[in-house]
Amino acid sequence: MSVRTRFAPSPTGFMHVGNLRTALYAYLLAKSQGGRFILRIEDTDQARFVEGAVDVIYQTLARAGLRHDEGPDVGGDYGPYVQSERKGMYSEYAHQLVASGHAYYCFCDKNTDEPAAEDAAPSTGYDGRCSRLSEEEIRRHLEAGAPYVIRQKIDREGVSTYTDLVFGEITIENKVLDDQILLKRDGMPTYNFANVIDDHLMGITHVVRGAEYIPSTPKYNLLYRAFGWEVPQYVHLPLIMGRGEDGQVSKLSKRHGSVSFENLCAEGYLPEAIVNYIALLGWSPKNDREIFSLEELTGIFSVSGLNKAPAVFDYDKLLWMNAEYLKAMTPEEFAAVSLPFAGAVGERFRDRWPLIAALLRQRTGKLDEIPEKIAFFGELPEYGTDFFFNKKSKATPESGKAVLNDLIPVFAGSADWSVEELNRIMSEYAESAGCKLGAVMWPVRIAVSGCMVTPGGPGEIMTILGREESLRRLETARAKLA
RNA sequence: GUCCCUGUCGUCUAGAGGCCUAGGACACCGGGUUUUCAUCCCGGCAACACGGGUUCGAAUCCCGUCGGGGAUGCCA
Repeated sequence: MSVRTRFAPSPTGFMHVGNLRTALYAYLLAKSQGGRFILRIEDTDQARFVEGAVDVIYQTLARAGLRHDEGPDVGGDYGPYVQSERKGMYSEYAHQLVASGHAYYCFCDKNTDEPAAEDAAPSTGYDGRCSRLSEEEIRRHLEAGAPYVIRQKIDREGVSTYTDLVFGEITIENKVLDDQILLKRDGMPTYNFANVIDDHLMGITHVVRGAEYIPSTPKYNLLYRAFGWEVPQYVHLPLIMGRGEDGQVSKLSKRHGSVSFENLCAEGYLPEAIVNYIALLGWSPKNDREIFSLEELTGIFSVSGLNKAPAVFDYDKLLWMNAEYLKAMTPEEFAAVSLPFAGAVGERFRDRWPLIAALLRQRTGKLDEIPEKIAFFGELPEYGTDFFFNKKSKATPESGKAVLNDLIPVFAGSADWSVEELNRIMSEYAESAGCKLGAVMWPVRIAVSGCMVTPGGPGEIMTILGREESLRRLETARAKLA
């Protein structure tokens, strides 16, 4: 049978990287076996409905390159692919379970099973009182139109064991399984129920999801068996952890800040780099290679490379990987991808952007670093004469003054304003003056940029700035040193 | 509290009884190249949580302890 996996996010408005990684592995598992990858929207929690959230899911998947074969937007033979549109089905199946004795009506108030006090021993779940209601009582409640939920009836004797493809055999004592709610008061199914129904109906062969579901999986298995359905294969994924401000690690979530795919992209991390990075968070190709395209990952993915222990999300490594992707781009690609991050200066130097981009490509970790690096092109920053000191180049304000006095007329008289020519002028001067090239370039750099650190050298900067602006800045510096 | 999972450098990991005086990558620290910074080279620091077994031999198997995480929702 061919593999079918699904990604079943809730439309909450953003795509957390942990979720994206789950989607990635589900995609990889299916695609590495020539199977199909399905997108299903789990919007059973109406209170959490967020406008436009489904589009965020489509966009994220598209940008990450995870093309789904079936889903609300692309169709398929197992639709509808949005749970709220399947509402009626769940109710039918739930009542079927009531009829077969695997579930029961519960008329309890929402609060009856909550612990009396916060510091009391945590509740061990619903006490099952409604499962003991007589037929007569049930009928009376129903006829009176009393609101109800449907709960799964669980026999708490013995243990349940199942096999997970990454964690191996898992055994849970049935006494910790509680009579979970299948159908909510509003008629919507809970995640726990809708998941089982849909995974079965959609022919999902491998359920790929976070490890937080490990303890509740026996309850799902009971449901499959109650219906006489085949239990799917399970692939539980180790959780991604984040380090909070207190230094403690915990499940990576909103609490730890902006670790959504969208935010990362907005900071200037490339989608390909993010995908590559998260693929390696909890999975290993079992060799030393680290850079993989999605297609390459598809070719080598195997569940045997999945790790069991939680992994900590590391921005440093992501940043490094992003820089690797940036450096691997062609100058044209980099120019295109960097311009949107360049702000006002980028707009102003649009015609010369390829020149600036060329200087930036080898020294950018993430794209949002760019505005700061190029601000001096737009406006000469304030700087003091102490900037002309540089030990390594043997430069001082005095030497700088001499260099500028000698060089400004030469620059001004040059008909050619190319990088090659400007650099030739400086080299020639250094040679004739018998000093280090750095001693010449340092003051020129300071003069034209007002910065000690710049992308590119003075020749490149002057070319980008143009003759007029360059000479104006050189004069400004000369006046400063006079 | 109870239950489940997990435990190799700070972080991501390789390692599936001898190939391990434990390999790679990020970060960090040195050095070199370079017109600044960076890139790029070269080098360094740094781990098998602990205690018992099993075995000729354990990072690898078993048990316990401790640590970490998760579950315990009419959220998913």
